[in-house]
Amino acid sequence: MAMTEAPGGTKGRVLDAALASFGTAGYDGTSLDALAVGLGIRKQTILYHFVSKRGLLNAVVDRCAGEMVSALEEALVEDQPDGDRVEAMVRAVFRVALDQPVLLGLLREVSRPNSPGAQRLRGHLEPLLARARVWMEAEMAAGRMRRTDAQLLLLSAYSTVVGVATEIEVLRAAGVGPTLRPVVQRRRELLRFLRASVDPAT
Amino acid sequence: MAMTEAPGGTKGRVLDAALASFGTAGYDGTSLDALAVGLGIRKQTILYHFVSKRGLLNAVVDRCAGEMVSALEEALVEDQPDGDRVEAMVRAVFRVALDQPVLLGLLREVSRPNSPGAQRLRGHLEPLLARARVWMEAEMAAGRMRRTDAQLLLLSAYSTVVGVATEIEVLRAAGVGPTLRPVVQRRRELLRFLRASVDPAT
DNA sequence: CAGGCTATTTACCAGTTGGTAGAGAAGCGG
DNA sequence: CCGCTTCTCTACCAACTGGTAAATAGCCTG
Repeated sequence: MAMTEAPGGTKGRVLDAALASFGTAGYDGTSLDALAVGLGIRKQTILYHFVSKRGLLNAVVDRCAGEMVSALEEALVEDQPDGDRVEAMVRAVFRVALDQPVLLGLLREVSRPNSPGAQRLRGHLEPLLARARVWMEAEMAAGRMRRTDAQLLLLSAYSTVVGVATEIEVLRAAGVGPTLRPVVQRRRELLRFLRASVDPAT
Repeated sequence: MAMTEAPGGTKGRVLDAALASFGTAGYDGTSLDALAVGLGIRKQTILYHFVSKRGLLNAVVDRCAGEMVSALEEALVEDQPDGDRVEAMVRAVFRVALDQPVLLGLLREVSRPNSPGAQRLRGHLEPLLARARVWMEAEMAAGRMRRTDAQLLLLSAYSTVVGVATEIEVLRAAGVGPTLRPVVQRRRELLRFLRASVDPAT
């Protein structure tokens, strides 16, 4: 009977490699053959576990979106009474970006409009966004947040955060070194931005 | 003798179509055959004008980078004595983003690390960046700008601006409507951000 | 009209793509 | 030992990939 697959099993290894390849080379730039060779297996083994290339992408997106969402939810649950939830979320995203930068690569790849998997990603993130929207509107009503279009601000924050986090990869590629300093500085400035966007005093 | 090719000629039409395809489907997601069919010509005609697919990408990048750079330089030349140059540049980028959104798509595609054409794009933008860096350091020395790593801030601003501009496409895809309002609002918030990043008082 | 140049075509190709069909192999309960 | 399931393999394939070679048509100049 189905033995639920050890995490280090073939299926898991394929998922890891696919994540890395999709994130760096893109979906079209990834070939099942190359993936298989890199893993020392045959392409047909991949197609056995995931029915098609598209299925593989879906599985990768599902796993990553799951990790992302639970990381965010975890950051939200430790609700410091009024401690900046925004900051907690940003920190969570940056932690993910540092721990597994490939994930950000996939996020970038998959968040391109009309990209395969974009819709699926949205499906995963939608409930989270809805919750955030509700929360923000409450904050606005309570005067703790500047009145503005909630959905627009969220999208804006999302794209900024992802952009910033993605940039880590760019920096690394540009040889700016894997130092932590720029990242921290960047995060500080981003938080400043988000606060400014949100501050009712402004 | 070389008649310098009318702008509406085959070569130009190929460039337009290639820009659109590279920007939306990506480099790997674009096939010369499909491109040719879309134009009602044969693939080999494309390969006649641009030696290879890579050559086509280079040509597209060259043209777009040229447009981008001259748009930015134009924005810089009208130097209102102390009128915010930053604002002028942001406005220029947004104008481009609105006039020809496909261009932003390409920029996004090509600014992925390890992407073909990334290096070429950097080559085009480098001198502009160098000038900006020098200017910023002068501003900092004069106390008109908060002291910070100029290169880092520039990269940050670049990725943010592009991210925001790209988002226009995302919004359009999400069906948020082609209204101008969100874009304007977005630009306003972006400017606020950049000012906050730069303000020496903070 | 001949000759050369540019532009576009037809014909073709080798390599790669994602995907199908089916054969072993390994483990396990009866 | 048998049959069942899960997994991985070998063997293929049709479609498409970017690219080469060569033929053809139009146009200008001499």
